[in-house]
Amino acid sequence: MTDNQHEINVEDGSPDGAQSGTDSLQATDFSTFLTFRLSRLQANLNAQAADLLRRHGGVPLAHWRVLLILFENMATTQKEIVDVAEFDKGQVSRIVERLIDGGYLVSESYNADRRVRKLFLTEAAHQMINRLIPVMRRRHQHLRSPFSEEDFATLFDFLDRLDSVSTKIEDET
Amino acid sequence: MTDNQHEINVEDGSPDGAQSGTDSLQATDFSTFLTFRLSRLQANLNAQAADLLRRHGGVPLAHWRVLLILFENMATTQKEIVDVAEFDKGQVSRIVERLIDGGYLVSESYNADRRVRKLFLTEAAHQMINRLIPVMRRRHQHLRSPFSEEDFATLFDFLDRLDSVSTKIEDET
DNA sequence: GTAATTACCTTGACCTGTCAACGACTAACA
DNA sequence: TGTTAGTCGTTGACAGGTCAAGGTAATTAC
Repeated sequence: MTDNQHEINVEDGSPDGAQSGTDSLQATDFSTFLTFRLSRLQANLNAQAADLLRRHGGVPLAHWRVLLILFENMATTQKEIVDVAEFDKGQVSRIVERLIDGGYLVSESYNADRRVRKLFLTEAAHQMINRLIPVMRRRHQHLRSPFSEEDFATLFDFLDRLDSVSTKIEDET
Repeated sequence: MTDNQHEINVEDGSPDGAQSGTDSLQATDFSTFLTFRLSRLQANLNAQAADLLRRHGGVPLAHWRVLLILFENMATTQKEIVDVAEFDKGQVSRIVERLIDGGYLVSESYNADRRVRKLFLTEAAHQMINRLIPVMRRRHQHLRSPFSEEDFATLFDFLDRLDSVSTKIEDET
């Protein structure tokens, strides 16, 4: 290619904006970049979920995830939420604050360790969650509809493998 | 701080007696939630890439992606970047601005359509990209190391399937 | 010609995610 | 006690992503 791209004065000449066909890396269709694909997919899935939650009178996606964790009894304190979901503790702190303001959570000081606040869902939260669970379950079924049982298991196996190589790289050069 | 409000004083020992997990989503190991897994994976991969770029004197990840698209001649204008990568046009506008400020891009008005700015990488950008490409290529090989050729193809097939169900859901109800 | 519409890009507002510093508290130990 | 270290949570600062309105240029319709 060597076409040094410092030319000024673009003349056009290529009719209809036809991409000046360079031979650069045709091999690199953008869709072949794994991390790009994952990034785009995740953005779309986030938008899909946030849209569903909004249309059904729910809360923002990150709040929903925190509520679900509490609902499933996977955590009862902020630290446990951070541990189980690997969320940022600062983010969790602010989300919990807003959920309390919104009437979805109450916190109680914990006698055994006064640094800790035990978190409890309110009745309003239970109602909202029970209302949304069928919606989200339908979505989940929609997401897995293109997969057979076996494929779906394979997908999670692949995710496990990707997790194993997604940590910081010690590259030292 | 005036923070104490409802002091209820939990006695330790699971106080709840509530949370009757009726309707729960199931045996909920969090790791079985597809969208959660993807979200976490993507966050880790982002951090991994951003860390590599930082350590090797590069630019932020989103900037890197824009530069790569231009480097690969997959786009020559902002609109083409938006189309090919499905980035937000506002985000691209600001990234391009900063890349120009940083000396990595120059833009030229386009004679045939003065709304359009053709974008060109500077020599500094070429140097930076050529320096980082081996690093990023090693990373990519690292990421695919847990996969055979066939597995990797299957993974992309799965990603295609997920793309097909990741659009907005028309759910009425 | 002028007006309406469309296209490319910019800008502002807002939300989320990430990082680091900090305060409050507990624990360990002299 | 007093010191030190570790843990839970809060806060500030800031980059990144998303959404919508606006500005200017080009296109189409009178």
